[in-house]
Amino acid sequence: MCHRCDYTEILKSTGLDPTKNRVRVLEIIGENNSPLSAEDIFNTIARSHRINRVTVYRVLKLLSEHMLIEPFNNGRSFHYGMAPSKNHPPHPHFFCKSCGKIECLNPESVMVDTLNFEKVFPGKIDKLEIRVEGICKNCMKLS
Amino acid sequence: MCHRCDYTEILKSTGLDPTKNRVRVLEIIGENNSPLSAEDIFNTIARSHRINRVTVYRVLKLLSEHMLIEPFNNGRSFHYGMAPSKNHPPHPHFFCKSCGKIECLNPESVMVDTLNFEKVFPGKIDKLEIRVEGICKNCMKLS
DNA sequence: CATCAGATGTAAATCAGTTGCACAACAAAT
DNA sequence: ATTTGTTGTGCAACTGATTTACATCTGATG
Repeated sequence: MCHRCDYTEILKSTGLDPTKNRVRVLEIIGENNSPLSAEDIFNTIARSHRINRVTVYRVLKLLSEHMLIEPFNNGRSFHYGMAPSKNHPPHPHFFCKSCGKIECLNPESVMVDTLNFEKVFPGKIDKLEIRVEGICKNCMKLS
Repeated sequence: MCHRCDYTEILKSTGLDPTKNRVRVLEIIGENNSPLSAEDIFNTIARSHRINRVTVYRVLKLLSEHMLIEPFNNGRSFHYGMAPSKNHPPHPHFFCKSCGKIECLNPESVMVDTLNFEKVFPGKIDKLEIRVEGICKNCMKLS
């Protein structure tokens, strides 16, 4: 969630045309406090504007490729959150295996020490992700 | 990879009938050094025995439910490895975003400090997973 | 041997996401 | 203002992984 971000500006400075659909998708992701699915985003936009599902998928792909957003897969579908940046520090996520929801956790909640792992690993490391899995508060109540 | 495991015995002690298909699936997963997809497992079994894909999916579901194996999703498909146990300590995984392969990393390669997070979190925590993403050694060479 | 629950096979369905192609929008060139 | 070209969008059909519904087989037990 971020009220400091100018989404049109972010797109421009990344070299992307700030089309309405792109701005809308990025804004919805940026202003939400947990990662959203393509379906979530489609539904949100479709409430006020005409848009096609495929367009949403295409915009999500484009934004991911330019590392403006970050995909998470809960085993059912992808959810997208803002990629780490000045206004958005990296943080762990909680995955509810019951409802599939993904929640952002505090950056400090889980600390990681990568030791000299990066130096030793023979491939290229892009990202270290910490995922906590379980049953969310809400699903606990329901069961 | 584990030569100390008696897969028939593991199934029995979990209360599951050690059918040929179940033993085969569990054995293939247990003897492999990285998580495998349903397709991988199907192909391996099908080389020597007649089996249906659906059976593989059903066995994987059953074994997962009984926590003998652990599913990982690389964004394309599920891969299954042995669940943590005496012979199989929990460990991080590397996900290659190019070929989709998942590799097991040393348990010590990445250390995690969960602080008092578990105490504070309002839901139920089953598992803390560390995933390293990037491009594997092999895909690095190819590109 | 008969019976019955549980395991397996088969075909069809589902679900998220992708592709191919036609059309629209917008900007630069004529 | 019209033409052209590039890029974005819509629509329909497709794909791949997984699940479902339902029929059939199998193995243990009486």
